[in-house]
Amino acid sequence: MSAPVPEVGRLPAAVLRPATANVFETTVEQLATAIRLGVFVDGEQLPPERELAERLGVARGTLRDAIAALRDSGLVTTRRGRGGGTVVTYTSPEPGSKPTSRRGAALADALDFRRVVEPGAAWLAARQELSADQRTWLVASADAVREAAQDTGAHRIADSRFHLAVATLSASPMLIESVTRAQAVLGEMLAAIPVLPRNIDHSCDQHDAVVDAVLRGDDDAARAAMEEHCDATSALLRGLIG
Amino acid sequence: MSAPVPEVGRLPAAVLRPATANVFETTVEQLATAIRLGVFVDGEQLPPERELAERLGVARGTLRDAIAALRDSGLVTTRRGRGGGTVVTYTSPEPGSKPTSRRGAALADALDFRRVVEPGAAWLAARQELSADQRTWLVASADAVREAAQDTGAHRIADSRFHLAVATLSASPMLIESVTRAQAVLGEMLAAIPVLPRNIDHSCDQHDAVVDAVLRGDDDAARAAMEEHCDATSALLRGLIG
DNA sequence: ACCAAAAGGTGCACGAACGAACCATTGACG
DNA sequence: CGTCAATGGTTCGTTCGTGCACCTTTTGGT
Repeated sequence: MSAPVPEVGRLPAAVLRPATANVFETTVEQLATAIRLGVFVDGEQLPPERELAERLGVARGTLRDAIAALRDSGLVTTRRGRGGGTVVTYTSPEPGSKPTSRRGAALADALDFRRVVEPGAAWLAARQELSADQRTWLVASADAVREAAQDTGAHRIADSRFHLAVATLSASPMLIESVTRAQAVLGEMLAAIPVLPRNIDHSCDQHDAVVDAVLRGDDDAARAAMEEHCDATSALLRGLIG
Repeated sequence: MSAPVPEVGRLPAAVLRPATANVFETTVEQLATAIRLGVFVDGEQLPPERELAERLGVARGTLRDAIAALRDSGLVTTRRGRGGGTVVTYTSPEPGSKPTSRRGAALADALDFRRVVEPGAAWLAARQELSADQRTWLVASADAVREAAQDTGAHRIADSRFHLAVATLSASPMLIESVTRAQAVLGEMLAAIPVLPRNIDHSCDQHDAVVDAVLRGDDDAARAAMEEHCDATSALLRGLIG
């Protein structure tokens, strides 16, 4: 291999990734993301501590610390005793009301990443044999976004739930994780900057196009529809990143 | 939201992911992956411990433990003193000589995931303003694969280096990580099952098509070429997963 | 009203991971 | 040959994370 000198350090620099969070921080982030994306909605109860700790693969003490942090952030409340547990109290903030700590480069990267993994998930979802229940769920998820059009916060939650639903139907754990990550950053961006209301009607049509293609099993159409949808959001947000 | 009952547990089950590795294990895996994929090739020296620990975001003690594990696996040797360090001794194993511990479902998922993220990375790479050095590097990476055609082990390394090069040129950390993960699993699969030699000539042409499209800045062509390439490998491997 | 079960709350011992300091080896250079 | 710097090797005290056992609170059911 007669590669020029600059190549020597390229792959290591690109591939080696620093760990940036410990177990506690990772647990907080995973739960906070799940709550902010509507995996658990306002008023909904998280699984019991023992179950949740096992599911997340962490010690119960660590999970308790994480839940305490969520409590401090106002995302949940807890009550002890039978019938008690951890209940979500989070509602999506008004756009523009929460600054994000992420840098512009990371935001742009997440938009690029999203542009790849969300259409990919839609493409794969369209190739799955979907049950009647799954089909019903997908349609209901899209309907829920439309129904929440008048309430900015609820709309945000319903929107991310819709995207997660598409990803879930891909039945690919790796893609679900990727879409979740992309949605988490998107949620941060949208909370940090105002959303133009006129985009909402158009995005419901784009959702419907995705749903239609997935239900028809047309993978290329599903991907194209989701690409169009991501591009529309992306164009809106890139102008604001700088 | 009038969703049916099954929907209540769908998102949490899909989105909540258990932690499966501790810091030591993660470090071992990251280094082993980098070595197995050719980020550091046989005879090449890893960065000094102190630097590597900082780059990976772990304590030096943990890194030393990880390097000891790599030593035990025969991937590296170490020498103390000035001019010393950790040197890679890994060469790609003969196909079919190393069983994989991953399950069929995880393998299939990785193939699906790869089918999404590698074309996506090629698409994004084609949209980048590439320097002359980067272009030279990309071409050299593809050439290296062709030159290694007679040596199965070296070919495997050159092939994964080519794919990582494409991902690196996407300039998207999130996509680079995703492609790395996909390549890691692919490498395991290929090490576990024999490769039919007749596929090699064809894949170099597919590489060239990717390179050509990326250099021309044709994002759709880059993506299509990489899709075709991934599909060819995938078809070969899926028949063997079961 | 009482009991049992669900669920959060607490404490403890141990191992993992951390950061810092120091030691030993090795080789380049004057 | 001696010195110094690079690099791996070792030790130590602290914090984090773990698994386990036990306690307290609360409520549903009898």
